[in-house]
Amino acid sequence: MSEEAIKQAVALALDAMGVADADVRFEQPKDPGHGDLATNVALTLAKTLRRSPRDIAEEIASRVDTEGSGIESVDVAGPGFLNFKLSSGQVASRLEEIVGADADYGRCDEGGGESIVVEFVSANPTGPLHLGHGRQGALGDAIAGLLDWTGWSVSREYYYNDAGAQIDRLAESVWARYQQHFGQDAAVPEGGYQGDYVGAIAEGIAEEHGDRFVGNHDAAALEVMRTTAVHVLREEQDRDLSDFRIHFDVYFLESSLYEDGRVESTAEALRETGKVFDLDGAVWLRTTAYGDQKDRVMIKSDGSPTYFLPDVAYHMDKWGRGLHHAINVQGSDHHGTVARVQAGAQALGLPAGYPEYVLHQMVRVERDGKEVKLSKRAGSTITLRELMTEVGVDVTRYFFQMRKPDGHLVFDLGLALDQSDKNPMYKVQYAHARMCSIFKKAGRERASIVTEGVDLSVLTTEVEREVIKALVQFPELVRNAARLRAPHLICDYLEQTAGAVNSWYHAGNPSRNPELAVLVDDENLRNARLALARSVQIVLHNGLTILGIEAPEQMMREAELAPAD
RNA sequence: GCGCCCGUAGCUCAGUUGGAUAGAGCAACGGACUUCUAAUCCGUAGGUCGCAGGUUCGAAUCCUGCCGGGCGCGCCA
Repeated sequence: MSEEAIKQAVALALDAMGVADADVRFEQPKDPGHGDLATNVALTLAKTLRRSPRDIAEEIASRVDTEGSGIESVDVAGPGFLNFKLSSGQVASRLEEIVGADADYGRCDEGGGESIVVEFVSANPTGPLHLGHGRQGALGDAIAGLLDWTGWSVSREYYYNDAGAQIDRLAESVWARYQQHFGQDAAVPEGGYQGDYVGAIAEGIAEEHGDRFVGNHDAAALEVMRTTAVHVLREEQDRDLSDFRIHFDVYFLESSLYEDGRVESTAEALRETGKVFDLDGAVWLRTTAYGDQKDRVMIKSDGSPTYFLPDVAYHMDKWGRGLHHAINVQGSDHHGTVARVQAGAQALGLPAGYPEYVLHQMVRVERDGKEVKLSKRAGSTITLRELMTEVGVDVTRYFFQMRKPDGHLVFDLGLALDQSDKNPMYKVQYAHARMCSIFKKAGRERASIVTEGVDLSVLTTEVEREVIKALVQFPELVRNAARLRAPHLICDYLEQTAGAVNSWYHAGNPSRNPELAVLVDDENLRNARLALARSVQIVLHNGLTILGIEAPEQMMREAELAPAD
């Protein structure tokens, strides 16, 4: 509202200068010395007005009415920027919105309640979840959180590739280990699964069924291997995800698309588009007609479909369920699939660009600058379970979220294990807990801290202004992060804000500067600072909530956890 | 060879879609701290934004071409 006043005042000034249609854009300067709000109109108008930018800026400044608009000063700076400084009362009054909105501060209704589905993790049930799934889980869940906060009706979905060649290989792998268990000579096939968990599944089958499948390689035997393995691994994955605090609304089974004939009907529908052709005994879709680099095989020469066909069927199903906005989070090693799935959907009449993809790159865990691979169980990379057991769920989630999806992620185990302020996740949680401890010290329930009847204009120190300015940026930041599908912007913001908050908090250390402490004797000043602390607590809490990370009221030192095997 | 992504401080990374002196966090260096609102605080230093052109008042950001790295490239998923 105070900003509105400035914008209006500038508009009026420009009107008087005969350039009412100018595109005036404001921004919050990074440098506090540049005031609270700045605009570069004078620079953009220089050409059309044929006057020097500074000259134009001076005229605007002189025409802006500062009376009663809450503007403390207007300055012309640099090549012709106009910098506005608001009165401290105007700045502090923004706290009223924050305290008023409380747990909803930062929400908006940009999505208008429309449905959107975020599909992520979608691991094949062929082994334990590893690091990449962890990153994808944390990322997808945070994107879903952002969409929820910006007014979308979000559902989280998991697509189980429980059909097809990789599951057959799993069954063969279990079968081989089962034979080995009974002393038979059998080897896990080429491209099979080697991890210890395969042997464990085989032993489970041996316990339940005895030796009745020894030397027996018929369909029924393999079916037992297959269903048992899928069942066991799905349960394990579900447990891992649940402990990682990720919950899905819909689990979609690829096998269901075969069972109800939709893979075939999708193939039929694609044929009818005339974009299908036969070559070398296989059936192809002319995906190049929709911007793909190459045409793709949809039915192999042996008559079985490639994964691509059920994938298209699956997205037709999504659309049919009324989910006209869909985001798929995937590893960037799958980026080749993007164009072809979109092409298939488009061929069947869906809009170009459906579904939307967020691709993320791989994760590398390092300790002291060296790569760590500590999983025996999975046979190769570290599992999600191992990582979250070692450093905790909150840290794991945060570290996966704090980098933009593109580009590799280096997970620094040393930093993750550090429970001091150096660890960015703890830094944010500490700042939150410190605010809560002030409330406790003051003997105040959170809800009793209000802005009504408090003169907030007493919040005049530079640090206080900085903190307030950081806080009021939160809603716009959330909107932006949601649009860009970029949770890391939230992390970045929380760290910056926590930094400002910690400075404020430490500056008011009673042993050093008792007059800067929150709990001063002056009642109004104390209430104003409590309102600020409360606002900080709300923003940090809400930011962490979007990311699916806890906002503790009190920090506890966790006991040393035994490292995972 | 073609396509997508990445290249910013010693390390890990931001940079709000073209703005002012390019920012954080680790690490480094220098101080403060018998103490509580504390599993510290304040400060310093550190940069040809991969390279070269171009666009314009203005480029880390947009365009073109190179260099380097990751991933993917007709019947694996």
